Amino acid sequence: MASLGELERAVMDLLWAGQEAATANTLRDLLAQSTHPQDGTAGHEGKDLAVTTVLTVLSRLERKGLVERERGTRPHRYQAVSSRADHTAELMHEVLGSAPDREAVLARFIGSVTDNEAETLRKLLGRS
Amino acid sequence: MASLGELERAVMDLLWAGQEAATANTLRDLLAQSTHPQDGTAGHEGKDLAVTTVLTVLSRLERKGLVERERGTRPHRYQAVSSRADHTAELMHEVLGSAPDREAVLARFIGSVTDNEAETLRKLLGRS
DNA sequence: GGCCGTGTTCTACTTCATGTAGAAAGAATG
DNA sequence: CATTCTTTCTACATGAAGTAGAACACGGCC
Repeated sequence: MASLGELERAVMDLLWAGQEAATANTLRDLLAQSTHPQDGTAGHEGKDLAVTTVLTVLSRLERKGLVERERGTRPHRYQAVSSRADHTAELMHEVLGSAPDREAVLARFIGSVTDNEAETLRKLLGRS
Repeated sequence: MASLGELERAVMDLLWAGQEAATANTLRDLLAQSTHPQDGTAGHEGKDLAVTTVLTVLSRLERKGLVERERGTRPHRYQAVSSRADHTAELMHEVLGSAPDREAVLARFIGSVTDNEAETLRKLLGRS
């Protein structure tokens, strides 16, 4: 299980960005602004969604196990189950595992990694 | 762009497995048998599809750039554009690139790699 | 306690990808 | 040229994702 829709992705990005758990309303507002705030004045792009829409998406993300919510508080507060890095790494493992010839895949993978990343990897792998 | 449907996936698996380019008919037959031939007698599972179905799927895979066909020969012959390993590695890069904090992702990724794979990676990375 | 505003769940509609295939159009061959 | 094998067009079903209104729930206020 993996793929996210565009909106689902946007929501996850917000949840991953902020450290606090957020309410549907907060997220709706953030989505309204956003669009990579690199465009100063014109052409803003922020989705102006109904709260119910955000709630629906959050439910779906919860069902997918990416999000959890505190049901106790009145406006429920939502947060990502795992960090973006964790989630992404997991996805990479999933992809890697989808092929029978893992070694071969790793070879190709390493083959097209930037120098910096290669360096990072060496450090992470440490000595044998 | 990434995800494949179940049938699309099955077709790609066949194309990746066989080295020769295959025709739609061949693929249809292979799909009819398949189902990981580990079940001897009963409960075979092979999809019994119409050739047009296979052709449709092949077209879609072609559109996605995963498959190419020789249009010259009469029964067109289809083959994967890149090897499964290449394709999978590419996917991994896509996933990796989908996060802003690549280093962090790599850290988590390495963190949950099997010993064998770690060893493989060390070899692949060699010394600086 | 009844009403109201705020929040949540249900239900529903739209669009798009994918699985699936018949009908129709193209080519090779006796 | 009629038959047969291929390919392309067209089409429908299902399920995911975007989107949101209607209906229901609940904590305060009069």
